[in-house]
Amino acid sequence: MHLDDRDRKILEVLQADSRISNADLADQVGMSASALWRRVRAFEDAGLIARYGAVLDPEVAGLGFQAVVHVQLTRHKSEKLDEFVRAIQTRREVLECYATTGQADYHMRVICADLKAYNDFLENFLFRMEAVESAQTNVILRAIKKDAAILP
Amino acid sequence: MHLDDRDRKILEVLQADSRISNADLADQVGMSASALWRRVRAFEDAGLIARYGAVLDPEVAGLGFQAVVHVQLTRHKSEKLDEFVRAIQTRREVLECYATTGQADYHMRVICADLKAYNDFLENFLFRMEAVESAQTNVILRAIKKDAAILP
DNA sequence: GGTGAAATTTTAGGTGC
DNA sequence: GCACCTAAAATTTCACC
Repeated sequence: MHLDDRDRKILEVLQADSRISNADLADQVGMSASALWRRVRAFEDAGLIARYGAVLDPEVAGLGFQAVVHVQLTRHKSEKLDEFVRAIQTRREVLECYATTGQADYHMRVICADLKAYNDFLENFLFRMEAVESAQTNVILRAIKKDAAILP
Repeated sequence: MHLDDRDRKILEVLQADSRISNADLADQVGMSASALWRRVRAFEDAGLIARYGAVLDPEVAGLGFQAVVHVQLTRHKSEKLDEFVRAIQTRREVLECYATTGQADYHMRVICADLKAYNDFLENFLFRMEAVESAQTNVILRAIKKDAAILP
């Protein structure tokens, strides 16, 4: 899918504020509302825009603790790995989790109400899984950048 | 701000799909459209819903390479640190960046078109900054979970 | 790509429980 | 606090040029 400068501008604005009206966005980009709407529809049909979602403020939601966790898995049993993957996907505390190269097998970002809740997450969930060999917690002190837009 | 089960359900649905109509969401939650609308408005006013945004698919956008990068800074000069922070905030490749405890001073997730583009990011940007002592790249092989909703 | 109009949704306001 | 009703305003959506 080929994108011109207007397309990129449209996508940048929509990532920051998808509630903007077609007319206002059309003005910003310099085209008519219907032409703009057709482009946006094309992005949706192509799957470039996967969805539209509300973005919450974790602090206001009462979730004041975040950490980046490095996880090493045990080197046995693929069914234990599947169990790990499924468990991660269902745990609300895990916001993102990636299989990576390097020292850690997985990197994940975890959010909790406080340190006590995080300790509970570790003791009663993560360290109880057979697939988990070890995990290192890196507490997030400050966000330099977050929820940033993808700029194609 | 106190939240009941309905509030949590509303927030969960809106994070996954903010384009749903008030009437449909009201049906799912089991309340009238006007009552639902007042709750959503309250979330926005309280800042719990910070914004609404489009979520792009990186693959479709032609961005096929991602990595988690650990960064250590040099122990001198706070103005170099400020320069680092500002540079990170303006670089499109950096999707998120957190100051953390642990071995690395910063954890960030970076996205690029391909390995070549990532090499360019390292050579011509990250390693050129005086504040950066060292950086370890952890290539993302697979996403177990991403763009997950916050569940208050 | 633009114009215009129909269809739908949003955003209120008011009433009573 | 919620449900229900009503209606104006705004927005989305689409046929046609």
